[in-house]
Amino acid sequence: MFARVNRNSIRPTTSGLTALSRERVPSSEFHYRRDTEIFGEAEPAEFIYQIIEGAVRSYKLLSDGRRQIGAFHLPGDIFGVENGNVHRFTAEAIVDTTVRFLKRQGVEHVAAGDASVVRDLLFLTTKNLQHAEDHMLLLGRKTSLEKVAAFLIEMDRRSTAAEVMELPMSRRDIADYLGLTLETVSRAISILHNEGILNFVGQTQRRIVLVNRYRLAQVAA
Amino acid sequence: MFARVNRNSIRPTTSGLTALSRERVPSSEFHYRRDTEIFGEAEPAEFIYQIIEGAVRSYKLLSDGRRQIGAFHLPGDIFGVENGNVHRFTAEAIVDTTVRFLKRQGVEHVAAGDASVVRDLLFLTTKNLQHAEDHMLLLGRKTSLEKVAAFLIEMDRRSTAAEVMELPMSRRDIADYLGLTLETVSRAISILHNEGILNFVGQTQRRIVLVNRYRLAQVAA
DNA sequence: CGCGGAATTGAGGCTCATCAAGGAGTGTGG
DNA sequence: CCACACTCCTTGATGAGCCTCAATTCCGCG
Repeated sequence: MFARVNRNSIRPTTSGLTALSRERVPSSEFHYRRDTEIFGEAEPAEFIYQIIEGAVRSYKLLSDGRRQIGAFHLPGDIFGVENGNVHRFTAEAIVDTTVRFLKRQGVEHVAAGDASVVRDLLFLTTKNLQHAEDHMLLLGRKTSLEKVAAFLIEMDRRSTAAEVMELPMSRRDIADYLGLTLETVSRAISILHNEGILNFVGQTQRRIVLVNRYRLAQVAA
Repeated sequence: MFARVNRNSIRPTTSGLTALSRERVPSSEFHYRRDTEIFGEAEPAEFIYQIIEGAVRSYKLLSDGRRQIGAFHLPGDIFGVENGNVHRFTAEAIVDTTVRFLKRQGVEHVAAGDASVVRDLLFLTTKNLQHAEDHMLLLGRKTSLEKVAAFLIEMDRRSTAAEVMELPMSRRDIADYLGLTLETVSRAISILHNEGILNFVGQTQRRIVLVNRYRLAQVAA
């Protein structure tokens, strides 16, 4: 979930933060080291965030530690938008990450102000909802191979570099996004590799080239 | 997803359709027989619906027929609210159902009008998003028994009758909501029954009394 | 009263999780 | 510059949980 507004935007708006930022004090930037928390679930939501550089995961935990990542946020993405006054996810930097953040007032206050702000919030929330709806179908009804294929397609669509796809997140993060274990994710990627659908670039397993997007889409079903 | 606004409402608004209905032509009622489609996925979204009586499922399908139900809608619930101009789910009456529906104009048109309409839409969308986020955690990370327990708790919370809970949907519907098969749902309910956590009322398997809500909540984890 | 869909229950199989070992890349200190 | 440690990923063996297939019972409904 959480929309990426400055690319592939359905709406002709340039940034999605236009009205939001007009409304507020000058935004500040901040840097988070990898694996540090940006905000925690149930914490008061004071800011709205936009990623300048890096990557963020937002997730929920069960009491015994099981984790479900609801979304990955990439450069340009806005996250931390809440309607109530508390965050519904924990957000962590996956790698060293720079974010711009804007102080938000209470929704009641915002709603009383510029109507375009509310429209921006509605737009963002709808994008997030749409992503969550698609992800429910994936989590509830797709096989492990379909899940991994769908994940790669999503990351490919969202990545700026046309050729090589650089995954900032670990296999464990991917697994917790797809409702799998890291071993199953690894096996699925190996299958796609052996099938000639993707290739690794260099020595790392995080730089991937999609050799055959058509067959990948077929696998994703 | 899809909020129930006239009960357990966080917001002091009475109905949630106040501003929306003020804005429009007088609403009409319509009746749907059980198992008939109210609207289909990707169809143009012309109306907003509120259930007077009955129950509705909204779902997505994969090409091979696998189904994921995203939400059940009960009396009072509003559904079919879209930001874009097409529905993202198929909606079907689970039992004979009466709905009130309001013609909606394009969002652009609405947004240009009363700001409170946009605020109502934002509120509804946020409720739906919140439900979807919780449901992702359930689908991705909970066991079958935890899923079924969580489902019963949700239905208990939403049901009007204090004592006996009447489930309008079949085991298959429940299964497709929880990402399971109907047999697994049936087995989980049997376990809860044998554990003395719930009881059946009368001859049917759809009328359930929760005998021990505390232990049920523990099972849901 | 009898038919047909719905639910339960059982047996067996498959997918994915768990447990475990080893390799490859990266960073640190000598 | 190399050895060592640590993390991350892969791969294999095994097993558990859920699915599939099937039979039976139960209920609602004509």
